Amino acid sequence: MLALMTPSENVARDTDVGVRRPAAADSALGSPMQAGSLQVSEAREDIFLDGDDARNVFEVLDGIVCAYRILPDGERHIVSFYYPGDVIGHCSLGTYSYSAQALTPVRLRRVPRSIIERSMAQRPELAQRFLRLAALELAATRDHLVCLAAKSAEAKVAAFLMALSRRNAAVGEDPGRIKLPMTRLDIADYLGLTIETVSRMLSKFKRKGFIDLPRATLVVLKDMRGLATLADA
Amino acid sequence: MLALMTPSENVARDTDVGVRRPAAADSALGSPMQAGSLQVSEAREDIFLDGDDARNVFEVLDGIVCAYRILPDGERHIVSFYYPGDVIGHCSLGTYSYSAQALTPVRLRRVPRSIIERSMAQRPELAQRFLRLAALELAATRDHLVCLAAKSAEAKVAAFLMALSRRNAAVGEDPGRIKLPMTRLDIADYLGLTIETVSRMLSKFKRKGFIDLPRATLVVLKDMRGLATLADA
DNA sequence: CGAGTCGTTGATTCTTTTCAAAGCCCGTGG
DNA sequence: CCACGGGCTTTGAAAAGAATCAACGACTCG
Repeated sequence: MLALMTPSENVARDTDVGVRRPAAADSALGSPMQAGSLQVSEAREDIFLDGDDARNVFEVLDGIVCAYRILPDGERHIVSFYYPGDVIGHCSLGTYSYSAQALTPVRLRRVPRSIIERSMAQRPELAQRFLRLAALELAATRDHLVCLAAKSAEAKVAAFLMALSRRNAAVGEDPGRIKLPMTRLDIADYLGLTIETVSRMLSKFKRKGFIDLPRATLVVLKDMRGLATLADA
Repeated sequence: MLALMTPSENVARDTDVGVRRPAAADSALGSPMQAGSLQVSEAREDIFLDGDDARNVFEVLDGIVCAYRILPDGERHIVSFYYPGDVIGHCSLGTYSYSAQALTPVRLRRVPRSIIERSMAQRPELAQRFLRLAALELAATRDHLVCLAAKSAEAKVAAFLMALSRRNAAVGEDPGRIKLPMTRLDIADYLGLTIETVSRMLSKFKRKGFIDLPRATLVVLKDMRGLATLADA
């Protein structure tokens, strides 16, 4: 899950939870997750809906997924983005409290919660692992929350880019070259802004020399230090 | 922890996690938490700080605690409020990722994490319990996040009042009479607004007949339905 | 009773949204 | 191969919302 603030726990997460590795023999969750079946979804296809019985836990193998909620007034808000290696729905109660949708074509490992719960009852260390996963997700959600509550549009967009850059670094990709698999609307719904504002901020960053924008879906960071400063303000 | 949106899980939480009951014989976390020692803190006293080793878990017995973070630019943001029966720090990693402060004089049960982890290793059902607690806190945090991201100042303040009202109902207090143990600044820092805006919204609600404000620290709800509508918009 | 903190209210400024229109990219079909 | 169409993105101008700056009022604690 994408964390918008300091990378305090990202390193641990990389080694421990298992962000995608070149030839990963092991699932992010170890043996119980091996039991799962493969699910393939197309872009913009819903994986589950807010209110559904929380029957499965998913691990993203390929592609990108978002968790979102539709508010009473019809607005959509994206709560988080999930990348390969991330686990979705491990921390649900009886029903999912948000919907999940593929943003790109995705491959998922789907594991029934019943299996996970059974394994957990037998192996306490597994429960600890899930607890840690929950703590990480909670920390990331708090980061995002703080970012949304206290920051200007400029800082939000800068923080978003920096988060993606950090993520790239964590999985061994180029931290200076950010692919945006999501649309401006997705970004806006994630940051609590409008598409116009997101677009304007990106244009401003480009005008000021912080980034390059060869295509709408590709951001090249030219002054990471400068962007990081904006993100903090 | 205070949830700003639909009361989807609050009922379960009341019975399961154990919000304060008249003569509670049992701790919210059952026997392992019984091992803890009592801690008393004064108003505005910090209980732990962002970055401290996460050595203890706390259960609020009396009074109110907030979790907050100081942003790089010096701004404070309050992530959540904790009421009697709530548990703080159960979902930490190596160090706390936020600070906790008493808003009123508080009594806390303090339990070393080492003890909890030891119990958990022996009793899997305990781990499940903590996992559930984490899921509840995550859900509440997401609710708050969505509220912050997508709502107007008016809706945020209305949602805040409704959340407090629901909490009152859940613990058997009058849902129409809300005591505000926190200052306007606390509320503002929680909702991502300024104190002036919070004050103005409360004045507006009063002027329009939705609430009464006999004292700054007491809100009487006169039109809950109406407020709920505002909160959704 | 006085000082100081907290809360309210008003006027102004700034940011972001809203409304509107034009540009760009990409796939489709002629 | 090129023209066309549709969705996504960018940009501009106007309007709305919240923050800021400033002053006043109310309550609490010595």
